[in-house]
Amino acid sequence: MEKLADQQTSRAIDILTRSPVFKGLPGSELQKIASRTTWKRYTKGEGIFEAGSPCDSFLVVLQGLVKTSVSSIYGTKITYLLSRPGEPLNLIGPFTGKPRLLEAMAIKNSCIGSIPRGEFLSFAWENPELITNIISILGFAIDSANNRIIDLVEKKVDQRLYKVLYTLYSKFGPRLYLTSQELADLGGTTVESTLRSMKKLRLLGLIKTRRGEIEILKPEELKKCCDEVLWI
Amino acid sequence: MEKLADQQTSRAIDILTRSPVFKGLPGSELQKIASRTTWKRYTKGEGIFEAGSPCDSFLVVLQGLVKTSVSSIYGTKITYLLSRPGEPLNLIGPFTGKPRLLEAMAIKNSCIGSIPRGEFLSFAWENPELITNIISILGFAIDSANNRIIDLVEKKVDQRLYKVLYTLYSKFGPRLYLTSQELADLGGTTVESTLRSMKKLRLLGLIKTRRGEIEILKPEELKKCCDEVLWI
DNA sequence: CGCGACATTGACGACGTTCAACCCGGGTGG
DNA sequence: CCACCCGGGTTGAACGTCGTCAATGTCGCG
Repeated sequence: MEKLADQQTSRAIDILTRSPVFKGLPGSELQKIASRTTWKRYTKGEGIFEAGSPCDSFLVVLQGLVKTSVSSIYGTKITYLLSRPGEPLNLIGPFTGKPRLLEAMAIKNSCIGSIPRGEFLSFAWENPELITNIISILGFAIDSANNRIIDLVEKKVDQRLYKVLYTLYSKFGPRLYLTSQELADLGGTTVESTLRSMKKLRLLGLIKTRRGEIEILKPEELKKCCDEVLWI
Repeated sequence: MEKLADQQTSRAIDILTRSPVFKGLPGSELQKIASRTTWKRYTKGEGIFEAGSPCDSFLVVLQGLVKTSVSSIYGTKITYLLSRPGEPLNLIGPFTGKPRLLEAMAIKNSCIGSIPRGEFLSFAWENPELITNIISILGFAIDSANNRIIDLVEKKVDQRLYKVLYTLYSKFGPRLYLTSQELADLGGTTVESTLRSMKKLRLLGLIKTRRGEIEILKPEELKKCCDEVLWI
């Protein structure tokens, strides 16, 4: 049991070291916070937190892949974020404790690290660098959201989806295990339109698709279709 | 001269007290930061900062009205924020120093308070409450942006504009001194569509328009247009 | 008086959502 | 082992929205 806890702590340190939130912190501090982190498993499709639920702990992905999204009462759903190991799920919540619009779900079997809100906060006040990191990340999030708004206003569906694909390629590599529905949620459109766009790319030989999987064959060509990259 | 500086400081304290950023800070701290604030006037239409310019000071509106917007290389422009006295213009910049996408412009004759980045930062580290306020505001900004994204995906132009109008009414009251272009930038649409929507509201007797001015006659009815959309 | 910024309206057409039908593959239960 | 079913993929057709273009009107200011 002791042994296991040690192993987990050292793995956590490893992951947190690469985390944008804890970047630049000294190892001793990482050690401290990693030892406070409790692990929890979630199976594919399982919800991690819901829209409107208050926040009592800081959450960070340790394994797997998590989708954070926001949905309207009509069922429209947009994916806000896809988080890999090291990436945080709730940067605001620990500070305010208040509920927000976002909901999170594991889209692969995942492990989530959890740090009680109070401990996270006192840790944060002792490490101003952490605060700077967080504010910087929030800035990226806002810029990215504004970019998406502009894209929705001025770009056609095709271009938005190409941009989504290229962004996903930059982050996850050439093999994407996502359904068309998930691409649609990222691009702000419907499954049908997504499929039609994908077909065009397939005919151009830029991608190859299988059920639940997209392989990007010619990322350079894909990049030409869109000049900037989103922050997903 | 001394006298003037004192007057300005006390006015600044008054404004900062109501500011969402400095909310909850003790008077002595407000006094301290207000005395560091330098004032600068901007005339209607004048730019305050540009997209891509690095950040060397914290800025807060002291008088007037400021529009923060983001535009694409194609000329599409969306209004991100309309800031009144007490509201900050750049929450991220002081922490990172890095440039962002946003640009700000005075849309009425305005006064902007400026605090050098370094001084603002050391003040912030001494007042954790300030940090919490800032992170909380950033949370609102992100939620709001996500809402706009959802609206762009699932709502018609009319409904988006009604929502914009009602939001503006809640913040600024029944008389809005904005052009159709500015409404269009808020709703993510074109001048023509905005005009057509306004015409419908005018025929319903909900608003009255003059050149550069909109008067909201029946806010409750206007709210119903949004509520219907939100609740059916 | 004339210019420029803003307001207004009509006509047109493209884009994309929506609906509907069908296919395919894999997992489950009889 | 087969039949079924369900989630996902694919395609066609139709309709409505709204962006675009163009013309014209109107207000305010120098």
